[in-house]
Amino acid sequence: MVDDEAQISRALAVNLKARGYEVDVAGSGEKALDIAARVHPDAVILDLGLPGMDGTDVVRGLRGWSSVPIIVLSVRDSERDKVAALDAGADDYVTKPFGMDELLARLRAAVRRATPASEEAIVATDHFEVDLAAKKIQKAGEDLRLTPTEWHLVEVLVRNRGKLVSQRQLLQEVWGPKYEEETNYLRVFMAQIRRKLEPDPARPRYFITEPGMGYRFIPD
Amino acid sequence: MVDDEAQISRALAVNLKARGYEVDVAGSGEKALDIAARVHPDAVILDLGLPGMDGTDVVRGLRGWSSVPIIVLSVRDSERDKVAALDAGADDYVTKPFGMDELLARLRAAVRRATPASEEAIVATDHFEVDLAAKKIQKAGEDLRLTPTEWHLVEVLVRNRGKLVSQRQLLQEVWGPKYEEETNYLRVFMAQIRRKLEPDPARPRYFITEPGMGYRFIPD
DNA sequence: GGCGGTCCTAACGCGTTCTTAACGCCTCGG
DNA sequence: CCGAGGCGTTAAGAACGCGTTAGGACCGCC
Repeated sequence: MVDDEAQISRALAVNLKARGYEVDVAGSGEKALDIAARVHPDAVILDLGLPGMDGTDVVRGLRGWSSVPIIVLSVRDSERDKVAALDAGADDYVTKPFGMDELLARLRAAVRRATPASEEAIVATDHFEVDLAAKKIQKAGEDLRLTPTEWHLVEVLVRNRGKLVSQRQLLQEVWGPKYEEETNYLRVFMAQIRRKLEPDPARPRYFITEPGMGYRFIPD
Repeated sequence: MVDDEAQISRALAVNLKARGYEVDVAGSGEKALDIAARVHPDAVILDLGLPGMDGTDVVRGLRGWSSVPIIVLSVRDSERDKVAALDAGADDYVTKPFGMDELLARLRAAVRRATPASEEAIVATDHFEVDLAAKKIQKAGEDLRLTPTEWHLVEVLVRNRGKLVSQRQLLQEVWGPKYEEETNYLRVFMAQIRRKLEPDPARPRYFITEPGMGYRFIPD
């Protein structure tokens, strides 16, 4: 949730939490982009009346790397504003004042839409098994623990199985937009991941390096 | 479009067609379900003020087999109605009267969302297969590795398949604006690419040189 | 306050990739 | 018939990227 007015965000946050949502609140656009890059929210509720950064720029900033549903809140009811926000990439535009039930319904609609019905949650290879939904990995029948960063990296690669994921994208998704140059991190963590998952870490079979480009997860 | 009032539907339909949309108009819910099943629309605009069948039932009827984006129009502004429609599976709810520009923006947002970003991007020839999305090349059933620069060059040519791509453009896209004169690079890398992909590298069949101008990729 | 776990950082050696230059061939125009 | 320019080919050195390792910073927990 992105809002600088403590009152509204407080009320909304309480309401959302009561319904079982986890809520992070950002007080500015910059903060919002920062947090979003770290926690990967399932949806974003964005108040346009922010000081500093323009609301539509926040939308564009998010859309640069994420397709997370964005619901825009605003006191401004003009068509111009609505069209601008929606065309910038927002999913919905709600004018204040609004009813809580309506917002919640629109949130449900947005989240529902964003969740593709058919997503294979379990990916198995001959040597291990990744459960994306449960965030668990099994190897040789045993549960295997990954650190949060390791898991995040594995998750991105497995979600894009078969596809080459660029270094930029990995860094951006796992560490945030400011870390796009830190290819060092990738090397360190890929080594750890391979040590835990690959049958022969020195000669990777599943987590393949494409020199100069990125990494690729290949199931059997 | 589902609407029984000829006036509104007429105005909307004209507007949509003027913007290049193809429009089918259904005057009742039953008709709407019927037409939708036949033509598989890219989006549905549904007026709730229909005689006969209830609007939310139309939504449910569509959702039974389709995930087409549904935008609901209604004169009723109560939260109850909005929540009901959205929870039935509608994607958006617009209260009449509304601005045409807003509706069009919401329509664009809905359609954009429904179109998965990842389109199948595989270009195949008799001798190899280029997957632009996964950044992968298969030749004789085997995965083939290209270096970053090689791949970049192939990518530009394949994206412009059939078309002549000038040396300037290739150099600029792959090496940057400062390298527009370095036609040497092109010769070196085209040779490498041909060695990896062409059935007879000395007599190129897919990556054709247009002397003095540039190169061209020709699929079968 | 100590401890375990996690992440960041820097440095090294190695293999790959890019750059650069040179040479011969072909085509085309004079 | 000759010369020039463009192209393909090759090879070698330079530059870069990768995997690996280890030490130190940071954080939450006991």
